[in-house]
Formats: sequence, C-alpha cells, structure tokens
Amino acid sequence: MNLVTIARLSGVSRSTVSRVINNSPNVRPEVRERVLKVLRETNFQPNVAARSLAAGSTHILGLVIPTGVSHLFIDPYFPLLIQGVSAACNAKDYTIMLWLDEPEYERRMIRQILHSGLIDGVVISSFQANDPLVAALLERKLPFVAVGRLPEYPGVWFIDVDNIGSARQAVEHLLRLGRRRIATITGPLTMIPSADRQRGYRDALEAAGLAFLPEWTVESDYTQQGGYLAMQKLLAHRPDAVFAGSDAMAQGAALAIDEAGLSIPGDVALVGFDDMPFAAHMQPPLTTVRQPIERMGWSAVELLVDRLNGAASDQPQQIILPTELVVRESCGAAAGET
Amino acid sequence: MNLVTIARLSGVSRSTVSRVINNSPNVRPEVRERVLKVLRETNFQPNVAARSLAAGSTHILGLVIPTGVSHLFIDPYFPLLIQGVSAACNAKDYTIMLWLDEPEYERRMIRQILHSGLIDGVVISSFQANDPLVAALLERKLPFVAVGRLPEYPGVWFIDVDNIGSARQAVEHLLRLGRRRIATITGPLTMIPSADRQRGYRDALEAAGLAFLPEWTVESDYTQQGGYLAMQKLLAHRPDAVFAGSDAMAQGAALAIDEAGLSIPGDVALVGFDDMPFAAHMQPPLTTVRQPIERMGWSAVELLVDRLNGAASDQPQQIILPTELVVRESCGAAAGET
DNA sequence: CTGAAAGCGCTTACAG
DNA sequence: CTGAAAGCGCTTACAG
Repeated sequence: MNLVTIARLSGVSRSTVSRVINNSPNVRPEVRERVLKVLRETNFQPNVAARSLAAGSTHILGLVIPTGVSHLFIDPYFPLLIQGVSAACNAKDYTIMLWLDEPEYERRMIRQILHSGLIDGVVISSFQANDPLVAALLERKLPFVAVGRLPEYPGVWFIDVDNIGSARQAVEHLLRLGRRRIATITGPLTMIPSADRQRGYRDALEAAGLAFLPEWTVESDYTQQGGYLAMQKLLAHRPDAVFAGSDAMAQGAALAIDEAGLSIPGDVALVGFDDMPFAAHMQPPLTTVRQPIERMGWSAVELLVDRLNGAASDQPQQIILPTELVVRESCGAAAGET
Repeated sequence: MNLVTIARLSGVSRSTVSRVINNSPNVRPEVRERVLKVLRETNFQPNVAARSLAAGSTHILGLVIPTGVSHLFIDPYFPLLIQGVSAACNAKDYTIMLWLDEPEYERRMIRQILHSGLIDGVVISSFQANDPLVAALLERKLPFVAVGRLPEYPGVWFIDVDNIGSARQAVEHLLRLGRRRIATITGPLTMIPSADRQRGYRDALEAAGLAFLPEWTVESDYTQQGGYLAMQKLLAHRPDAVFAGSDAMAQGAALAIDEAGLSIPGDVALVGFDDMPFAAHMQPPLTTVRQPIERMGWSAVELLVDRLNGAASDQPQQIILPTELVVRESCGAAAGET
C-alpha cells in the first residue's frame, strides 16, 4: 500500500495525494474530500522513511535522559517527565525516540542523534553542567529544548522552575516557624538543580543573619536510602529542621529520624521537594515544594515544536514554571498557617 | 556528508562503502581497512531514513507501555523495565522508539507502529488480556515480544516470571509461619499478573485446606495510596497476614497497619512483591518476592533481536525468569529462617 | 571482489 | 489547482 495505490483509487496523481496528506492549501475541496475518503478507508499511513528522506523532516523528537547514576532513573521524576513529553507528542502528532544516556554508549548516542537524520529536534533533561551532548547539539545546530536551565550555555532554550527561589521559600518557611538549626540534604551537587536548591537554602539562612555551616549540608543522591544515610550523619549536629532536596530523600530522612527516637515535627521539622504522590501519605504528611514535572515535559515539547515550525520567536525562550509550597504537617505549621 | 563522499575519499564505489558499513563479507581486507579508516575519520553516520527505505529494515525497536491507568506508570517497575530495554538496545546497536499507550491516541499509535515502516519489531508490556495492539501486531505479522504472558494468544513470544508460583510460595511461607487469616491486596484484576498473583494466593490457601474468602481480597491499583486504602478495608476482618501484589501497595498497607495501632509482624505479617529498592528500608524491612524487572526488559530485546536475525528457533519462545522470596522482618520469620 | 544501475516511497519545485 | 519528473541517500541483485 503506497501513494500510487491511493492515487489510482482516488483518480488523481501522487502529487495531489501527497498534498492532501500534508495539508497543502492548493487542492480543490472536492478533490481533497475524495482523497481523504480513500485515505480513511484504506487506513493509509505514509512510509516514514520515504517521507523523511524526501522532505528532510521526520516528525520524530529525541528524548535524552541521563542515567549516569543508574538508580536516579527510578525516581518518579522521570516517569512523570516522560509522560508529559509523550502526551504532548501525541497531541502534536510527533513520535518519540528515547535515549537513556549510559556513559559507555554516549559517543554512539551522540552520533546517532546528530547524524542519523532521524530526529527533527530533541528534548534533553541533562542537569549536568558541560554536558558533551549539549555542546554537540549546539555545534550541529540541531534544535533542542532543555528541561532545566544550563547556566554554562546562555543561549539555550529551556523550561525550568525557580529552584533557588523555591528552596529559599521553603527554608524561610522553617525560619518563620522558629527553627534555627536548619540542615539540608542535597542531591549530587554536580547537578544544577541540586546546587540551585542548596543555594536557595543558603540564601535564606544568610538573609536571616544565620551562618551557613558546611557540616549542615550532606550531599546525597536523590534516593530514599541516600536520604536515610544522610540524615543519620546530620543527627549528630542536632538539627531542629531539615530541608531535603527531594521527597524520596525526605522519606528516607523521616525513617532515620524515627529510628533515632525523635519526632516529626516536634523534634525535627521536615520539608521536601517535588510533591510526589506519596508525600501526602507519609506519616506525618510531608510539607514540600510542588513542581509541575509532567507539565515541564509537555511544555518542552510544545516549545520545541513551535521552534521547529518557526512559530516561536527567534530569541531563545526560557520559561520558568511556577512552584508552590504545599504546607502539611511535617514542618510543624498549624493547619492553614504558612 | 554521504556515501558518495566516503566513496570518493576512499577511492571505491558507493556499493563497496555500503558493503563495508554492513559487514558484507565480499570486500577485500585491504579495501575494507581503507574504507573503515575514512569512516572513522569522517565520523560518518549513514542516513537512517535512506537506509531503511532501501533495505526495509531500520534497527529501530518500538517499546509500548500501557498507561491506561495513568498513575501506574509512576511505579518503579516501568523505569526499571525501560532501563533494561534501553541497555540491551545499546548493546545490540538498536535504537528505541517509545509509545506510552494513552487510550485517546491508541488507534493512531497502532497505525503508526504497524504501517509507518519505521520499526523492525516491538517489545510490549501490555498485561491486558485482549489488547487490540497485540491482535493488530499478530495480524500484520510484525515481530514482537511481550513482557508478561498473554494467555489469550498462545503463540506469542514472551518473557515472564512465574507469578502464580511465586505468589503461592510467598503465601505458603506465611502459612508455614503459622498465619491462618491471610488476606491479599491485588492490582487491577484485569491485568494478568494481578490475577496470576491472586491465583497463587488462592492455590496456597486451598492446598493448605483453608477456605478462599472473597472478602479477604481487596482489589487495588499498585499505588501506595491504593494499598493504604485497601488495608483499611481489610482491617475490619482482622487478618493476621497480608500478601500485597506489589511493594508499593505493601508500603501503603504498612502505614494503615501502623495507624490502626497494630504492629508488623506481631499483629499482621506482611509480604510484598517486586523487591524494589525501598523494600529493604521499610520499617520493618519488607519480606517480598524479588523479580528481575530490568533483566526482563533486557531479555525481551535479546529475544526479539535474535528473532529478527533469524537466530532464534521458529517456535514461539516463552521464557520464564526466576524469582526469589527475600525473607526480611515483616513476615515474622526469625533471621535466616524461611 | 567490485561497480553501474535500478529501486525503496515519498516531496516539491517546475511548468502548465 | 494539478501532474510529470527529479531527487532524497541508501541497498542489492546483476553482470563481470
């Protein structure tokens, strides 16, 4: 089943069928109807390879996700992001090619993405400063949108949340509730969002005239177990509050606090980041910064597609989506109080 | 940069370059070396679209994941599966196209997969009996491998674990420890693994001469919150043990048990399924059935690629990977005892 | 072992 | 508005 079959069936040329398929305006309405009817009846789907070869565009988007730290990918963050990306692709009639960036295959992956001609553009979720893929993309001028800002590359289009401001707000909330010995558990500090959230933590402390003490931050890995181990270290310094860089780490921290015989929020107030589904069902329910992960994925695709269509401005677009501090019980605020 | 450039650079014809790229044996060693050198130096990557159009094969595999129940995708099961699939694709030099099966777009997705000519084969993780995609794949004779058996389609190639036997083993373990009022929390019973695990639960009870009581199974949705709500219902029947169809549901159940002022395993023994990373860090650590999710993804790709290469037997291959009952504290067994 | 040539199934100037 | 034709970049019989 191919274009010429459809052409024969509808009594027009291949060219015309192609125009109908591609919504070219230059087709008489009656003819268009006739062809569309045949298209529907035959359930015709144009061959993607031929199409892409002829037109130089594939309607395929690449999605690249880092898994350098393998367990990281388990964090619900990525499924949510993928879901947003996928939904937007469905809605926009794009299809998605997935690369999990394993270090051993990185060079091969970069080659495939850049030179195979298979991809119209890419969404990357990198988080590492100086990602070699970013440099390659830039050099090759392949359109892409990053989920998460890339401070090393100022001209890059991205979607992000204000990690610094959000973290600062979370910590200010703890300060407002009277906490003074506030510690933090961060993700790997080589990752930009981790560093940004720590920055926000620090800013809040310093704005309140409190010292930023290095021993009050423990660098972890975004996992529950990592949070657990980090909290055990922190306990030695007797914090009265902890800001965790993710809900998963907060969950681990909660366990360590329990095991130490301390209460949340009585002895230690706890705030997370993400507002994952489980956060509301922790004991006590977790106060946390809600970020719209799925929507970030969706918006990244939207932005990328606009860019591919020339519908977006020429200037790099950098979109910051809003977060929200969701106050529950683990921070010790009375209900309703913020 | 294309084949003819490489041909010119190495002083041979396009045909020969193509043969080198495709490892055809019919090339003189010296010539092969010369071409390979140019290939390396130029970092040449053949155009996938042209290649696929000419050869009728793309080295692209489709991966289809159901998200009918949207929150389901959050379960760490899918990231692990994807990771296995992706790693195997990297190793086998395939690339992966991802479809999250949203009901609204299902017909479109099926059309794309079947007729776009873009995919050499597909890995599906369906779990639904009578999946329309499966029927379409079969009819179109597009090679595929399922992760999870498909009892409605006996000739399908699949990778699975023995869900019935594993569940039975878990429940027998509880019986051996003296529990008699054993309840279960299942995933959606329209999903084959959910039903299989319930079957195993039932088999174990009946083999022990105990009645299978409908009110002792609550159907849930594989989420932590679902497990929590299910457990609250179950508590009315005063079970002394619960077999949960996933670790996430076990985690929710544990919370409900706590809140009811009961102890684990003293009042209620608890066993999960999956052995997710967090299972070992629950309080108490969760006894659970470990299944090799990542390996299932890897094996599915391996099997599919063998099939595409004609390296596999003609008979449908149906591979069952082993599980393991990981005994920790939540079931009430003394350490080391099983 | 190697090259010239046909062909894969589309899109898109170009001419009308 | 429509069709004939060239061309996208490969692979693969075919002939030698």
